[in-house]
Amino acid sequence: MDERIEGEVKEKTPLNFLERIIEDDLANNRVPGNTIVTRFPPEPNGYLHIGHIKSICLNFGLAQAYQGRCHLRLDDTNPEKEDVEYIESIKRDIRWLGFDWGPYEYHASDYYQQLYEIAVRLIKEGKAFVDSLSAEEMKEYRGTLTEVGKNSPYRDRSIEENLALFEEMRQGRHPEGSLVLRAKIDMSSPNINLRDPVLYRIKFASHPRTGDTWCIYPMYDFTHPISDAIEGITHSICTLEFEDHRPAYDWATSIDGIEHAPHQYEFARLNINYLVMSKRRLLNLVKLGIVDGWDDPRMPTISGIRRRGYSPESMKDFVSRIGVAKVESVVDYSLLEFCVREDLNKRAERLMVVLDPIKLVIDNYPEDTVEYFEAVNNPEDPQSAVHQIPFTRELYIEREDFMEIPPKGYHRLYPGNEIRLKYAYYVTATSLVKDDAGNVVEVHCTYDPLSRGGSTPDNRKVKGTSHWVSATQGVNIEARLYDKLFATEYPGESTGNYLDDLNPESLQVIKDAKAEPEILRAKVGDYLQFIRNGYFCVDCKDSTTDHPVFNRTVTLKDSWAKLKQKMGI
RNA sequence: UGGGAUGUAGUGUAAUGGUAACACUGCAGAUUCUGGUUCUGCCUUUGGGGGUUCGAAUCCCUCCAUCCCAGCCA
Repeated sequence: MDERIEGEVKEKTPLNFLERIIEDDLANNRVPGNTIVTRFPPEPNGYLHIGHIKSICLNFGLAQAYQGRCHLRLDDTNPEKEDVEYIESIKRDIRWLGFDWGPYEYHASDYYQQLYEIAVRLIKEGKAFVDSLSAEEMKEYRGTLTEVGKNSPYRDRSIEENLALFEEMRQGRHPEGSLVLRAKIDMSSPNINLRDPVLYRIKFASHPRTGDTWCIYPMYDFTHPISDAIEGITHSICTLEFEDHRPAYDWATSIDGIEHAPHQYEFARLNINYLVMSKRRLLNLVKLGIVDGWDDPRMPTISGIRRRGYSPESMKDFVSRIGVAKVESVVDYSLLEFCVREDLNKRAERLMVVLDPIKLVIDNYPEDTVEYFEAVNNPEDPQSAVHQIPFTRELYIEREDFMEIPPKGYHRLYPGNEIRLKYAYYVTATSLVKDDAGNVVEVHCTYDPLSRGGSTPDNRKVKGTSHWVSATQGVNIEARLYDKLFATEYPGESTGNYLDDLNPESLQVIKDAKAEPEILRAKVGDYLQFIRNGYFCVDCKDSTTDHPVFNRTVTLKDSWAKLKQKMGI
């Protein structure tokens, strides 16, 4: 990588600690073939969520940045929890983010035979033994955080006996839980992961890929490092909770016969305020039917946010902004919103839609006329196309855009006030119609024919502009509006419940949460809709594209809401 | 109370012995055919205490705080 050394084009973007390690390894010729090899190793026991995006971007991104490669490895060593549905969803989600593992798709289960042979070798070398202790007994023998453990009484079985028993385990001649294969390391180690860790356990579950070929399955601490070694991984990047496992990792990669010894590095996983981000809880939401499925737009899963209409670019931008470090941190939800908003602002096509309609009648506008106005699809995009919007005597405007008695500072429509109907005309409210309960049901106004197109010859200004939809030409749509992603609670509406478990009580909390979608019916003019304080998005599950014209709600910088509070509306 | 890690504005992340900075948030103001967008400005930071040094966020000592580990899960 000489270019990098010579290149004084030195980007100002600072390196994160992993990039520093890699550059240092490269500079000191510690990387075989000078090729960086990383891997993204999800267990196919659920759908990928936002937190995984960080890991994906890190592993694939690092490989990309240093012209190396990144393997996709499905860490499928626990058939009881894993499923092909998850495997497929994982691949789809990674591709959606724009990453490609090329031919490097692996499964930990590909290595079952090799792993088995290594285990047999360990037994022959006296470095592993078959233990007959029950799970409970093993726990007792393991000791505690502060007390050392003691050797299993079966630790000194002869090599022949171990070999025979392990073979019998493999043949399925022993019930689950009766025997395990353990490494002989050190029961007095202060690191519990080194107290003779279990290497193999018996499970008669059918594996998604290997079916019933095996009834003994290798454990993570044995499988992962060896899989990394087999694949020639140079930098094995995982989350902080595996720090304590690094000695076990190094133990496994130093087994005789394993030539390549990769290194494990840990970084802090992504946490976002208020977001539910554990697979267990997400699975619970799905199982209990609280959401439609893993791709429900309220889910913080990759498939969920895709259905919401978030773009992969915005997610990658988000990840690049949060950085990488070893400090356990909690990122503000507002940063996620910022990234999505910024991205959608550039790409989302605007359409006018009235969510909470109130009728506006233009008394001096001809009854049967339909006039068309041209609107830009996306004002932020110079190349944006336009579309035509029908304008008629009777319209709908947003209920919040009219007030009979306006507070100070309100500059939308109120009796006597003139505002602009976006793209169309200036109108002045003249009178209103109320129902028996005193609610305003209709607002009457007059328009200024000279203001056609949204401006007047005398150049007079209006302070307010409102979106609208033709009451007679508009289209009715039904959409589900979503606010934030599924969360335990939101700022300012603390429930004090962090959803430790999805018990009936916390279910109530979920239902109270803002994330619950509301069904709405809106009058829409000629496919349109509009965005006031950000983006309004509807579920785009049935849409033909990932980025439907308007897709759900990212919520927004709601300064109008704050102003309303100040004005006391 | 064993071991492993981590402490920089409200939140993240830089600065790797040489003027503490960037983004988000928040607060002001300007612009605006939507109170959005855009633009401008402002606020607030090295966990505490010692030490080394001309000079410490950075090195040393110590204290404190937080997180992880006792699955036949990953």
